Amino acid sequence: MNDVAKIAGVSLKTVSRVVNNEENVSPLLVAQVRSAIAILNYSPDIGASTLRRSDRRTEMIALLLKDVGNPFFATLHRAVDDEARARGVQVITGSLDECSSRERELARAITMRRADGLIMATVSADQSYLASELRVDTPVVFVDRPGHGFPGDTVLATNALGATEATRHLIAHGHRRIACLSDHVRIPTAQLRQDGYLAGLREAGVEPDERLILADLSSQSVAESRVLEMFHRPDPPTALFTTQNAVTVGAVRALRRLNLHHRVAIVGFDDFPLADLLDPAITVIAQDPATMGRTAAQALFRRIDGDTSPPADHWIPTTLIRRGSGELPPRPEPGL
Amino acid sequence: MNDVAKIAGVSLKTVSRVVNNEENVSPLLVAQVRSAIAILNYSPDIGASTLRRSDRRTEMIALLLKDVGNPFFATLHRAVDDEARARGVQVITGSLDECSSRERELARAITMRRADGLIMATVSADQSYLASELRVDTPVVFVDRPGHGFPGDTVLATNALGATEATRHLIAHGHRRIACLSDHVRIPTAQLRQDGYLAGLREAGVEPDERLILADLSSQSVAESRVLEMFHRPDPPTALFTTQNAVTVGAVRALRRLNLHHRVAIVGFDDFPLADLLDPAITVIAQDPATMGRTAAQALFRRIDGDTSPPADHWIPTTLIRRGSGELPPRPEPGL
DNA sequence: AGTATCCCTGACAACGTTGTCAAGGGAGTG
DNA sequence: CACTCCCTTGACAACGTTGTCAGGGATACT
Repeated sequence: MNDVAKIAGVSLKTVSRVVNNEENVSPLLVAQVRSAIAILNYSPDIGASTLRRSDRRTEMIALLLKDVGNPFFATLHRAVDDEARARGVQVITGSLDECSSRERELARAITMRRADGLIMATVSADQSYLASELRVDTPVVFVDRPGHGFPGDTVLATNALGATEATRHLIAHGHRRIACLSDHVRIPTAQLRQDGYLAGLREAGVEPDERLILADLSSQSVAESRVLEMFHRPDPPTALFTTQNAVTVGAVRALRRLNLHHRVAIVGFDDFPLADLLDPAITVIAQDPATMGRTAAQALFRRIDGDTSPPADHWIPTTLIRRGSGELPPRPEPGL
Repeated sequence: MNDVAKIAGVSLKTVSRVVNNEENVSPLLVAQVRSAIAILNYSPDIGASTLRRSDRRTEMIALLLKDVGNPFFATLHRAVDDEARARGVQVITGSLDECSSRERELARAITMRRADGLIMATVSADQSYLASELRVDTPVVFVDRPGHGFPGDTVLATNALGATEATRHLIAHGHRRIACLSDHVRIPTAQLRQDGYLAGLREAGVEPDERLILADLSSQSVAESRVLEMFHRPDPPTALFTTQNAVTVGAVRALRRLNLHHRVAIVGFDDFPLADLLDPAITVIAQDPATMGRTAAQALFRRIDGDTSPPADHWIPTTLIRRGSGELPPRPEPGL
């Protein structure tokens, strides 16, 4: 910028004015500065600018998710990206897996980078550390999973309601022995969906059966093998409710291997590509990750713009999509 | 940092030394400074640090992709993320769609942020603008798609070879009328895969038929409808080679609607989740996006660390995965 | 004509940090 | 004891930018 000023024959400050499109600079000088900028290939340094500016905006926000490679979160990320681009803001991403130390570690990194705001899908049980870790006035929006111990807007799918709807749907098709297959129940979404399932059973006066409730299905393959086991025990379920994508696919694989995929009903939480091309096509409670991402980003930017109203909860509705697998009637078990 | 120095009763510089874990600071002062840091919840400002440091590292790299929400690129992103985290580097992402103005726009934004390096899947035909846009010595790695007019390491799948292998595979199963279905051929990967297909035909002495080569299938639904059309014309193909994920799925949908999915063979370029659960399961030329991302990140960090050897090309091999759809024999067309 | 007002411009300090350099003090050497 | 060397510490400038303020010239008003 110094060089630009020299070449253009003006002061540093005037270059700054031109770069920032301030008013009240004579057109002549603007032209001189612009041509000097072109000659030197000058590019302003946002970092230095941020340092000196009074609002201290970095024009960066952070997005911390379980895994940026996971389709659900990748779609959510894309929606955040679009909102950010519209404002000329860059997005820093980070994958937490299910590792709470990484959550803290990345929160620290974000703080050191002075991001303007943070959108996160929490992994650890408590976010009160943010109070000391984060700069004051850095807004936080929790997405997909709620935050605890730190205030922030929250964007959640209607997890419990959706799960209840799935259960109700299976009950309406005559099922009574409905299994519930979850990931680790310390993950809030998994817990809520299991709660919704129990509420659905209760509503219909069906007594839950502990043996039909499997948790800690942390991957497709674990889900597959545990479902296989379940069907080798007496009195297996006539329908499955799976609380997550990977679990759904694992269960579908198991049913195929048992050749039960046309005899045992299944409803999965969260839609996935090609669910409609399977045989039978898979009935799901679809979430709307794009809307979740968009809503979270919009909420964050409102806060960044100075909105100080109390933290709000945004509920993004889920949708039951009937495709076949969830409409299979219960059938007497033919034995294996 | 000033406040920390005051509370600890030491100079600014000593605080800086403690924060950066420099040697030759007395343990006593280290303890005082650390406690002052704890009291004040002090967090160093990377931006200011970057500004003053002699190496000017921001510890940020940029990753520009077609779409961070697309499963292929999301997986690639995740691999880059992992490599970056291992070095304590943050990743800034951006989605380009197929819009070349956005490519330039984001390249500018990256420059203003002084990222240490750039990994990009190009969208426009020419990257010579980077010479003036980018800071000198900012390394660039091209991934999935080659760069033109600007030097940089390149990480590409064996697009042509993979496509030839797919074509060869179909020919080995008796097919002669093999259609090639592509996205826009101005996308380098699409063009290369089409070239590979033509090479495969040539190898076997099969004359290409213009009517069997469809391009500009820019989405699943476009692909689906164009395939439907193709099968309503005389002398349709007995096998399909699709050069991209979305096109593959669109073609599968079309074959289903025509009830030809067990009569017409199909091999797709790029694997996708659940390809093995469809009926028939889909034979693909699998790419390895995780390896591509890892390789690109490693190459970038080597450059950032000062490697100045000439730009290298990294070829990430593709793999033919036989699942059924690619092994169907040609059948006489029963008429529609 | 005198004065108030506005527009334009530049000098200077400051943002939070680190590189450079010099100085003080203790230990080791001849 | 004098000397050198190394360890420890701090003063100061600088990184690239913008906020603040003041000054000069032109215009508009009394």
